[in-house]
Amino acid sequence: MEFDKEQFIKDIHAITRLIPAGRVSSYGAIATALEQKRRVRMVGWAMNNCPEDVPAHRVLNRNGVLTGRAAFGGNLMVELLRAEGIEVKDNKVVDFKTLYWDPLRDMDC
DNA sequence: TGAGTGACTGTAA
DNA sequence: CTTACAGCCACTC
Repeated sequence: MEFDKEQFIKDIHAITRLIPAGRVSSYGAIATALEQKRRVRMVGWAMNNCPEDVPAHRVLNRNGVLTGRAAFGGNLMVELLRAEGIEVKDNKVVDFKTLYWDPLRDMDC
């Protein structure tokens, strides 16, 4: 069984697009949702190669830290999150636990 | 072709 | 709490 990375990336983008405004998710959550938890690094790679219609700024690491802040070019990621009502402090999302959105939750629903 | 790097995570000390 | 190591895979030089 070959692993289609393009399909994997496609799924990543699909799930990322499902993240509602004002909510955030994590790379591990997406990877887990795709049953490819060990390919979480590919999720980040996919985010770096994601189209503009993918709200990659809502994807953080499992600690709620804006690890991809640099990839957005400075505080752009923070501005985008704040524009959606998400408080960001010291590169970390405030109440990350509350704002956390689980892709499995939406898929199961 | 091989070595280095990275938008990660989990476990351990 | 921080620091360190291992596993994972694609990309770049």
